[in-house]
Amino acid sequence: MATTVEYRQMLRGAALRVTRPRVAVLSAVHAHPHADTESIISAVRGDVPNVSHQAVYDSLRALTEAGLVRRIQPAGSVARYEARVGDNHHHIVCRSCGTIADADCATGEAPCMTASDDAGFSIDEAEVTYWGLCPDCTTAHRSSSANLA
Amino acid sequence: MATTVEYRQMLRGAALRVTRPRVAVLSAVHAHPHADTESIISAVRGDVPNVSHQAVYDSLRALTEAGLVRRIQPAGSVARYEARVGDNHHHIVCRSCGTIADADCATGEAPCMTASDDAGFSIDEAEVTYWGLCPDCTTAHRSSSANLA
DNA sequence: GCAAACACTTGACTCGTTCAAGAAAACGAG
DNA sequence: CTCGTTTTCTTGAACGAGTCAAGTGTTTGC
Repeated sequence: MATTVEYRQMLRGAALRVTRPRVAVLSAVHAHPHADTESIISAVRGDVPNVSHQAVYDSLRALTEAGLVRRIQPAGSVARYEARVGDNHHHIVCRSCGTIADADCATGEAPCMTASDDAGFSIDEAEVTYWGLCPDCTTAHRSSSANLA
Repeated sequence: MATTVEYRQMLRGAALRVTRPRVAVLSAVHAHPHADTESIISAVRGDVPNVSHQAVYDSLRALTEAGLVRRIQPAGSVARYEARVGDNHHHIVCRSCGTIADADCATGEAPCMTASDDAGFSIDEAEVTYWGLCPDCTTAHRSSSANLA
């Protein structure tokens, strides 16, 4: 967890103006990985009570474009943000409760990064999403199945 | 491209009632891979002029749950549907125009299907999305860059 | 054919996100 | 430090994909 000063430096380093909302948004994304916009707005309002939701949307866009945060959006989910950028990591999404966890790619350094047939596209990223059940939902599902036995 | 009779059989086989909207939706998804709901509604109305959008939404859901079609939704896109199901194929999405192409996984049979650290999840699917520029947009981008030289 | 179950129509509505216009804040130049 | 320009924030409205709900119509097993 970085300090306010460090967040300000990150913004400057990305050629972004330093504003209270932006610092608070950057901080919130670091503190709450995979949070959706609504949660981030709540968190930001802890620091800056009356920020408009629009300011948060704008900040998130600016931070995403600058590469300071990453936007993820599994199918059927609203947009979520995380501060872990610049590495090759992927996500595991729970089909039941929507919880997201990080996962490094099994085969290491950009393995499934190349499609066998790229259809003429110039590919710059391979995004992997694992779908399944989180530990809690696995347990819950098991006990409800057990009732049938 | 299958016949109407075959689509009806597919529905029966999936324990779904055979209705005109469903046959038309199934046919439309086969005819227009990666089409969004709006396009499918238009296509379906070629066969059944006054279908409600709700009937198409309902049909798509039923077909998806029955495994006759697959729903895909790259980040920032609306839902899209395809009839190619039951194989391990992935998608290449153009960042510029949104076009989607199919791609088989490079390493063959479910290779990057296992995360190195599954965080305790029971994973049942690994979805890969390749991002880049389609041939057309690559060309367009190149010529606009050329103007700067 | 009949009845029960299921699907479709119609129309309203939700909710995440974006648009637009004006007020406020950040920051480089002087 | 102050100014002026540029960018960002506030406010409030709007959009669009998708869902909900009540009632009518169709399909299908018997």
